[in-house]
Amino acid sequence: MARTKSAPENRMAKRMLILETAIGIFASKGYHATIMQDVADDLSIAKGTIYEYFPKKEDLFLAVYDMWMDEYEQAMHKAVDDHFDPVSKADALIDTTVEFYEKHANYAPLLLEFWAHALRSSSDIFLVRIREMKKRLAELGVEVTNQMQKLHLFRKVDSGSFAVLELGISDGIFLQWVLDGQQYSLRDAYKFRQSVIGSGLMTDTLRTIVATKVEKKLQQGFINQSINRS
Amino acid sequence: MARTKSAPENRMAKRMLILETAIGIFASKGYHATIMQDVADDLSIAKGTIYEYFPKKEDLFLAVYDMWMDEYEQAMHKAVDDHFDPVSKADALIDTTVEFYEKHANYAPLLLEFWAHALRSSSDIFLVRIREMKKRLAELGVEVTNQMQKLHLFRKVDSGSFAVLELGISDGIFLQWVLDGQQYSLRDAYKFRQSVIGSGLMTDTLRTIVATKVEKKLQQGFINQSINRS
Amino acid sequence: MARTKSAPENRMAKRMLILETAIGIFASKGYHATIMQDVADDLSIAKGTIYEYFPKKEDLFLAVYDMWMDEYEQAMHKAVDDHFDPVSKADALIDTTVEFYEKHANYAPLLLEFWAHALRSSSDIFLVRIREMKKRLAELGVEVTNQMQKLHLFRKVDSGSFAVLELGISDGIFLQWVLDGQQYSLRDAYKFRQSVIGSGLMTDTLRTIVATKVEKKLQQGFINQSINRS
Amino acid sequence: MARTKSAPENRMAKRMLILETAIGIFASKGYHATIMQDVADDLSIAKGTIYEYFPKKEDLFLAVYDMWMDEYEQAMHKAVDDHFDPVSKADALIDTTVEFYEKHANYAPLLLEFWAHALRSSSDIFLVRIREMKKRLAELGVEVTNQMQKLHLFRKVDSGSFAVLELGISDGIFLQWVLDGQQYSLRDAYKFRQSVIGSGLMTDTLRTIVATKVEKKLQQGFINQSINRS
DNA sequence: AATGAATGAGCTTTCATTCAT
DNA sequence: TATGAATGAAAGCTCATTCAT
Repeated sequence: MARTKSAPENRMAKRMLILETAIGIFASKGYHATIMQDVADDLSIAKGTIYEYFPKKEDLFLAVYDMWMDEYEQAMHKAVDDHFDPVSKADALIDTTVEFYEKHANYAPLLLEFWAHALRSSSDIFLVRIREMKKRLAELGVEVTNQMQKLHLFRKVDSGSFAVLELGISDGIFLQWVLDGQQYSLRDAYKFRQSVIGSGLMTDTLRTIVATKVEKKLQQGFINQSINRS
Repeated sequence: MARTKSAPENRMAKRMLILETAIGIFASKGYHATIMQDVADDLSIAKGTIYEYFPKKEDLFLAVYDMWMDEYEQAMHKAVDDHFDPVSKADALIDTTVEFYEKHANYAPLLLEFWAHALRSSSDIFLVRIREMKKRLAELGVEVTNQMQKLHLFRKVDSGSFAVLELGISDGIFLQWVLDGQQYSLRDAYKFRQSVIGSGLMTDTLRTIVATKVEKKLQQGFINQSINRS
Repeated sequence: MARTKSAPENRMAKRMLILETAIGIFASKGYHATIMQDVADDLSIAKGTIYEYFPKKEDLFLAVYDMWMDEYEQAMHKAVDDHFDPVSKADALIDTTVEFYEKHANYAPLLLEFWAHALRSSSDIFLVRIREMKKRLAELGVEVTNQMQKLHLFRKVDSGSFAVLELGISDGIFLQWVLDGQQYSLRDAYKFRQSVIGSGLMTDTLRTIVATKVEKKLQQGFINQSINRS
Repeated sequence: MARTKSAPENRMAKRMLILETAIGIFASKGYHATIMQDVADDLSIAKGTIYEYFPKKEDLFLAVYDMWMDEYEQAMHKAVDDHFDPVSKADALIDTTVEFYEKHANYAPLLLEFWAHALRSSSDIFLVRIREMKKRLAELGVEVTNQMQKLHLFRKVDSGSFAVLELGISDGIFLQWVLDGQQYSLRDAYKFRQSVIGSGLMTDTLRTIVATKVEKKLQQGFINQSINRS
């Protein structure tokens, strides 16, 4: 059944080859310190050839981001789809994230650079891409959170706000871990955070006292409110 | 009483002048897009003069980071020093952070760039600086957390891990807010997170069931453990 | 009678097709700004195919020039052949030139570029081509001028010099017209020039005074003389 | 009185130095074949230094054109100012042009290239510059022509059209001369043209016959007419 | 004959940094 | 101390041309 790859297939294969090489160089050197010649040399192809597939250096960078994030997103969707109860789903999401980041630990700084680049680039295509992915991930979070609430495992909480918070927390822990030189277990950090967020830190006494106020805050969230202000 | 400033004072004043101009340009254009001539022009001085104060562009960037982070750190310390009970201290820390970031909202992308730059720079001076500051801030967090525990407001928790987690979360929320285009209230987001972390999301039923396990996780933290591994 | 075109005929047809497309692109973009891919795209053929017909970009450019100039030259010869008396011939030559340039007004800048290119090209093939064509056109001019003189319509004049002068004038007016943005009628300009050159601008009084001197100049021309110098 | 040159004077001097070197290289190699490194090397300065004076290659090219045309224009104005009677003025204009072109014979192809470049450049600054200069030169021509007519040395002629025609003719002859490889005397060519235009080529017989018609044409010119059409 | 992927020399432009004044 | 002219390494990108299929 195996046939010679058709031209378009070859083209995509070469495109992937370039991307896979580029991600390594971008990751280890950073966007500005990576020169196109480096990528070409690593691939043993001519500089011009890269430009046949990616007209601008920035396009290559964006494609690298896309490739990477697609992998992450698909893994996250798979995590949710592969489990039935929301608790398992939540665990699976964390596992997936940890595994993904640990597997690509050396690419980690890239994410920071994508973010920095997105905020600087003259075009907002990077930002749009980031936001769209975040939106999709947040929807996953909302779904799981809602299920948790339906099963009375979670208290009433604005699931939209919570999902966004969780994404931020996830990135924040990862960021911390990278800046700290990956000196502790990323998984442990995520698990610790799960415990903190799950059961809270207050003692039962204090918890009872602030119950009403907390309840309100949780249900309000922080996203809907702000719409009223701005 | 007023005298002509001595030479060293003048020097420091000019240094500050350069820094204050530089931070604005770095913030709006980014590190790579900022050219030394821009800074000189804005100050109406010659390019060479900047080099009298900062031998390398990177030094200027680092000094900008230091100036900014010093302001933040001092505000954080003041927040703790100005209050007696740990609850007020915790609130003050959050307020300070929110106020600081909101006041300098336009400088926000800079922080990302500092981080990205730190991970890329050939010298690790940026990373060292970041880690030292994080360490000092974590100590603040440990102090407040310990007080909370002593007063039986917080459950037993590894305060070192919690402080690091909190820093990560704080950065993560900020990062999210920046990437999302600052479209919601940063303060609301921080307050929401405070509620989530404080009282947790589990219902009492679930909370009781997982009590032991959670208790253990919280007390272990994630930092000491990892020492055993690596 | 109609048969499938033989291979060579097909080849020539395709060659022409390429030329006709190329002239439009060269005309609108200029030699350097025209890239071979543009030409191929416009023809919906592959880049490599063009090279089957024109080994170098310069060859394509030269062929475009040839095609264009051949058309002009043939029209000029036809103008002379189609009329009997020299006055009509002269009128027809002007008409032909005006019609040719007006018809191809959008190609006009090309001529300038051919000239510039000819003076720059490492090979002198362009210059040779231009000079040969000018020579043939000058011969036409000489023929008509001689006839005019024979019929005593023209004074004694060195017809070689006069023909060369006329060619220069013709190009000069055209050039002026192009640089001026084609804001006046090219035909009017040519007709005006015809009147000036034909009857001269001097009043009869002045004309009489300088008669001898002028007579001499006209008969000497400027071409034969210079041979003695260089 | 002689002092050390002030900074601005030095700057202008260096600018001129660059221009004088650049014109030679542009002239011998052409715009596209001239690379900035060539110019820098000839000056024994660094490439970057040229960019301190001329931000773009095109700016350098334009400045070369300006420098050259300024010299020509000033010489032309001087020619007119230095003589009283219009006949001498006209002679002086021709002499000046011939001398200018002969003196800079090796730069000659540059003019063609300026024109070609002007018609191609994305900015119209070149074209504007050319047209402005032509306008000023045409005004000179009008002035002299009018004086000729006032003294009854010239017949009635639309002096505006005639001046524009003369400019075109002048360029055309020069162009011819350049393309012909400067093989004859440019001065002789100009003088020959002066005779042709001055006294005309028609015999007295023919001249009398077409007198009315020619008279009308000369008085109409070709520039005013065209306004009515477009 | 036609294709189009691959090539790589080559060019403009930038800008951190230096240093003579 | 301050200046700003000079430097020159560096890098992104282009595109005519080649050639295996």
